[in-house]
Amino acid sequence: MAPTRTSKPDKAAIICQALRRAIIEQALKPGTKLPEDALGERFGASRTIARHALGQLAAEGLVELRRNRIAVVATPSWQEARDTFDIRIELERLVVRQLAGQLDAGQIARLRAHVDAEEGARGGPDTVSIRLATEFHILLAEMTESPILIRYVSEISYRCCLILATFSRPHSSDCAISEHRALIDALEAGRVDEVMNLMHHHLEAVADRALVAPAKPRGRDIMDILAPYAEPAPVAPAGQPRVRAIMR
Amino acid sequence: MAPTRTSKPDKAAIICQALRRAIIEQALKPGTKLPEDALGERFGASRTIARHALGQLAAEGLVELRRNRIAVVATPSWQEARDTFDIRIELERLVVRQLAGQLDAGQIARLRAHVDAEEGARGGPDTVSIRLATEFHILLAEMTESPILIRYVSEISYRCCLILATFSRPHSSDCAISEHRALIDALEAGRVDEVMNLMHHHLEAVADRALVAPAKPRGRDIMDILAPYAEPAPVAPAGQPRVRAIMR
DNA sequence: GGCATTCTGATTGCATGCAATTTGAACATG
DNA sequence: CATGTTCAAATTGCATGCAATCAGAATGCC
Repeated sequence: MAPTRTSKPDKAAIICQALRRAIIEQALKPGTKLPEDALGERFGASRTIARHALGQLAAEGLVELRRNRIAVVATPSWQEARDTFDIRIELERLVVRQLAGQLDAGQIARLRAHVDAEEGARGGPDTVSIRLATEFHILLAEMTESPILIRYVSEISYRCCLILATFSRPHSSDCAISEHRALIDALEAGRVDEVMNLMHHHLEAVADRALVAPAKPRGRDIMDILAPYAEPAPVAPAGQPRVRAIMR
Repeated sequence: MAPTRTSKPDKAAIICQALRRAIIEQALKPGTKLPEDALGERFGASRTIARHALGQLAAEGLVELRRNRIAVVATPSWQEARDTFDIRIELERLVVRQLAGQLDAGQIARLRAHVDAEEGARGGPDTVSIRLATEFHILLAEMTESPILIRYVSEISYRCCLILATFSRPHSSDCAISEHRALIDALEAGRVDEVMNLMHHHLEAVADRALVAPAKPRGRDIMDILAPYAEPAPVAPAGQPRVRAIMR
């Protein structure tokens, strides 16, 4: 009778969820190896399942998968980071465009409650603040009830989490909280243009606060450091890195 | 020695590619069942591989996957279709923003050649025209050399193919060709604002030409027709379908 | 010491097998 | 005839096994 009892959720989905959280909370740092055996054993599942989960995570861009090689947590390049934020800005502008003036009292309350939770976590570790801030944005996306928007915003937000974890110095996410509050106010008031601009500048600010250009290219991988030297040897003054990051 | 010989590409990847093409060319229509056994056998692979491929395609939104049920080619709803195009517009505006004035002669030539190919296919079946037009946009995205942009634009473009296949009446994609040419010209001239606007209106036009609102809700699935009646019974005047599709 | 080579354990790619679930058709019932 | 029930075939969920490949330590050579 009661089909309310949703069939037990995929084992693979559980592993995905766990890995996602671990990655965005930086428990698993970029580059960390993720062997299928180990994962399966850890979650009481077989390699087949772990493999499937890794495939999904790879499709989300959270892990890198190369044939015959152990999967690793993705290590976004700095340029990818910038591009990712550019995309995120446009996606989230769409979100607030749809939501402005359309939220009922309950939804507004839920948003405010979430921001309060963010405030409550201010003392704690950075990774938790980052996760909560990210979840605020996902919460917004979910209110559009647009499956595609929800999927894309969630995915790219998680990716941004990974990016922040990778590149940001110990930063204060305090400002984010007040910016979130401003967003809610503008949403409630239904001022479309204002809320789109607020979102735009909020995300730009997050990116700028966190994404310090790596002067010394972030130790980790030797090949990355050597990459520029693999080029045939630039003729023009070496600095100009192929335009990108347009107007800003 | 010569590692040029790239290690043989995943069997799963091959199946993915094949299914993608079949779906976007409407050889596999929305709703078509995709049993793991049959797929595996058809491609000389085991069920495990077929399953993996289906998982990837599901992550791309081309197939729908429900637990313990046969996978089917995705059937986008009309609302999803609209949302998808909204997202696509913003993504592709980013693409041309990055490319305007940055393409070398060879790249411009390649683009023009592609449009010529589109023109050459004008007499043929709609599905081929649609595929070629889609590939033009993906070609553009690839020129950004931004992995994330490439992935997102490719994915959403394929989805739009599926959508067009689902909703469009027998339409003439002739106008698309001249619009593509205009895009190339503006890109070459490096007029950023103009090319962004061109892309915006081009995609809007594609959507409008193809996405006729389904007055009679497209026969197919009875449950879809009944869906609105499952709501607890609206208090406000029943028509207003939750805003969406803002300014247009 | 520096550098190429060999070899072995670790790890993935894939197929197969079994239990659980769904599908839908035959059958029973009012 | 419409509706509910039963049951077998079809199909998925998952684990396991084997061959192919990789990683990196040990080895040999200069």
